[in-house]
Amino acid sequence: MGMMQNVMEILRERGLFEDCTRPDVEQVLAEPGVVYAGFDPSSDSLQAGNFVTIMALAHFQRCGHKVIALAGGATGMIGDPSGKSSERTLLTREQVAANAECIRENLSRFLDFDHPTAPAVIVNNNDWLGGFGFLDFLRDVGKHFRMGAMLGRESVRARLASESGMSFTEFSYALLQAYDFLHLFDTAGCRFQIGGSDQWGNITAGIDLVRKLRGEEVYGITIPLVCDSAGQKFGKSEGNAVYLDQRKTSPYDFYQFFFRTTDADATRFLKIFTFLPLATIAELETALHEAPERREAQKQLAEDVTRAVHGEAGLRSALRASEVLFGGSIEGLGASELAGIFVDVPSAELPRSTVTGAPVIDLAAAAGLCQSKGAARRLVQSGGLYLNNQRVAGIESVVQAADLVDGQVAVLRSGKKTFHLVRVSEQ
RNA sequence: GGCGGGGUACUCAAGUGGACAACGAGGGCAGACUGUAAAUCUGCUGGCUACGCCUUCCAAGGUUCGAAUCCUUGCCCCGCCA
Repeated sequence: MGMMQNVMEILRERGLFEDCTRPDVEQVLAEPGVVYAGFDPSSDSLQAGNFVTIMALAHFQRCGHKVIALAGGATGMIGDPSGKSSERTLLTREQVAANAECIRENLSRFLDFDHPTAPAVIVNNNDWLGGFGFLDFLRDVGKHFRMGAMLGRESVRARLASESGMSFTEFSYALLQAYDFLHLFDTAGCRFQIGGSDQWGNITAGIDLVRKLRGEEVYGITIPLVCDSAGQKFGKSEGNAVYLDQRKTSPYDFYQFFFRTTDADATRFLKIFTFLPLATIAELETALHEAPERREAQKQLAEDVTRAVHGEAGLRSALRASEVLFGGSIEGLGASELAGIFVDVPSAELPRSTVTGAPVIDLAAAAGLCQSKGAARRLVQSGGLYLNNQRVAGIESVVQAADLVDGQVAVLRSGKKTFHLVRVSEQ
């Protein structure tokens, strides 16, 4: 146990460390401790970006620390203004409750609850904040916050200077998260909070509160906000967020997202999103330099992350779908092979009468590949629509019976990597 | 509560009576080049029964041959003052 590598060292060498509130965290973390990270229920599924924090928690756990994942069922009622340039609209109570439940369910799949010495715990801050009366909160918690400090906080200053300003509701947010830290310190002995770099202000608010009320020193560690090499916030694919819930992002789409990582980001992402030893990552980096077209690093990245998030079965279906679609000629495929990847790839089932003899443009729109017939028309005109891997020649093209593989399936493609399957139903 | 400014497409942002489905930029999509990479160049970026028609500029009314543009009311936002 004593020989175990310090978690801080691991975070640093893997690019998961941004900053910490006190330089002595490392010594303190030489002994097993309790650490927590919060997850915002603003959506009904965690997103790829949240996986960075989950990985950090996992590293703590591997180093023998107890981890607590917090679903923000109460804080989600208010909305964290950190990093947001404008006021957000409130979610309804029902939405927050439902989202928090989804987040809780997501988290339960990524953490180790069977760890011999440090099993993970999931909590929901609605359990202790939900019934906190307003007057009590103002007296017991609010009294310990000074206006000067609150107004000086970066996220507050930025918002006050902006067009949209800031409501009292969002301004108060930090107090809630600060109280979370206090509560977890009291009830679980939690002395460490980790979060994205935008959480600095919320974390320090909690540290100050614990120091004031308990006279104890607790710590904060921030993780860099992961961006791609183009400086864009990580986690968007074709304009949509990449979710960790397979009902929102299929294992195939999830795998493809990581598979398409640009060369410049590949090794950095391997360090962040996988547990591969640094030596192995260095080898992959070399391979990437010598034969970039083989995409070994991206392949390894996509495989590992997909396995971690969707399990072995999810990875297998993602690989199978990828092989079928990108593996070579679709001409040689049978309907059964295509049918096998139906659930993974965006697809639609349409009656035969609306397929055979219909303009290909209509099919592309009906299948959901294109937003409208007009969009499909423009796609054909720019030469980007394919039916069974054959470029659609003109907007007049019509779907022939012979275009259906085994009379049942058609493969639509936009550009070189966006596929939609169409299955014909009788009647 | 008073005074002033403002709400335009995914975002920012022009337009202040007809030439506006609405300049420009970013983003996005596609083509060429490639390696399901990057960079670069080019085209597209409201809908349709499509050389025409329809629905859009916070909402609802109104003025006008004609409105994103003018008037009225309402809703929301920002700033200053109280």
